[in-house]
Amino acid sequence: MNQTDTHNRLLDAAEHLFAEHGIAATSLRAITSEAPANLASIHYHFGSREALVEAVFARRLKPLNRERCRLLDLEEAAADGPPPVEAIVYAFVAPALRLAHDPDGGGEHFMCLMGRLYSEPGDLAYKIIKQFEEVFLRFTAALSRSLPHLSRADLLWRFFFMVGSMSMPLMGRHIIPRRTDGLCDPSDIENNIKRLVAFLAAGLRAAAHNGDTT
Amino acid sequence: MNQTDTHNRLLDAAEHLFAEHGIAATSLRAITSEAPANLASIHYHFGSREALVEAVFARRLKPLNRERCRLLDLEEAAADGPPPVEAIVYAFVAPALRLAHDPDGGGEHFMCLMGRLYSEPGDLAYKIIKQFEEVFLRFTAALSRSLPHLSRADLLWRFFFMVGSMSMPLMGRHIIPRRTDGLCDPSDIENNIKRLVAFLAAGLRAAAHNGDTT
DNA sequence: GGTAAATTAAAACGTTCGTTTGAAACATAC
DNA sequence: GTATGTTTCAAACGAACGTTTTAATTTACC
Repeated sequence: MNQTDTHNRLLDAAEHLFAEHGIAATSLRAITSEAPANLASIHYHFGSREALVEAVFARRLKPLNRERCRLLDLEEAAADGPPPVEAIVYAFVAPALRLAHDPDGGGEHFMCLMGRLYSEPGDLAYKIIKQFEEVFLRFTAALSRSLPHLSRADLLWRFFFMVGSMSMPLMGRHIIPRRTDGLCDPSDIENNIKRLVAFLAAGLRAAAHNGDTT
Repeated sequence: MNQTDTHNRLLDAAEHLFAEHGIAATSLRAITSEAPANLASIHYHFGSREALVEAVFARRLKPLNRERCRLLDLEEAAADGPPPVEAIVYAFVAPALRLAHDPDGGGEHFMCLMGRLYSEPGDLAYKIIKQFEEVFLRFTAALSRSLPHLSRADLLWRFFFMVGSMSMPLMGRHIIPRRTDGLCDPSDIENNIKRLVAFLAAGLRAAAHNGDTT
């Protein structure tokens, strides 16, 4: 086994166990048992438990967000005016859902872990979420150009609604299929992408709530 | 201090700390320090740590879901045909967002904790989520009547998208306001309800994805 | 093949965890 | 006031935690 072998086995095991049981509930001993590796190897390769957690996220987030930006680049280069909302939504959700079940990308468990992120202790979550800075700025700007009638607060909230909707097919390989007798299948990636695009594009385009819709 | 006093102080402290740091990351000693109460009082009043966790959820979920069903009852009694999608969405999200910041209801921290629930270890999450059985059945049925053109899978996914969107203004008193320089304010309840209703009603009503919207 | 560096291994560190115990303090009824 | 049942308290249990240390082993290079 070469140098990076144990390194990656630790990342894989940590990713899997974090997604399955949560970050806080996963011990270093559980990780080194699954890897398998020696208990001290985590501190040798990463320095601390916290550094391992950050490494697990960093490994996947950079390619994911690069792909999102690449798709958005394509759309913005193709059209004259701003790209249609559907294309923006697609560029945002498709890379995430594909990574979630791409065995080569290895992200089977990662996106489930991402779904958990927003609920982990504040410091970690905020540190990780900072890695979305560029994606956040680019996609809110693109949406703003395509939906100029929305106020800034409305636009930002709708962006977060999009994140929340997207997280559902990412999280629940346990919960959602069980609640629906398997009718909702998170691994049905391409159909779920289309479902999200149809749903979110319509929601994003909706008239602002000032029209008193209650 | 009478019998139920320590009992409720423990629930309040646990609710607060679970929401702030996550369930797994909160120790009984942290709870009894904040309550304040003796360490052993948790086992005296609840029997175990796990039973305390369930009690924290049970205390809030029953009134919340009863209110949701009450609002849905009103809508279904008022109209001739199925109620409009906006009314169904409103009955679902308004009680949750209101509870989230109602100091009397005490649920200030609870809904933030609910946002975390989907990402807690599988067994607990599934046990708690079972308490939504009635709400799940009633609201999916109501949506199905108002949106008869949707396939069952599409309808269920859109229901989950709604849950995901709703969880965003519930979670992040830390994350979302910081990312938006305070422009998005989770405590701006009534406006956020209107934002959710406008966004979700349009998304739910969208044409099914079979129309190839990519 | 021998030397130095990189990696793995085993054992132990002090801390904190959930839980249990048994006695003290309190309330309530006779 | 004494007895009874309920609630609180301080202390301790073994187990598991993250981390560190020290030695053994493997790898890379001359």
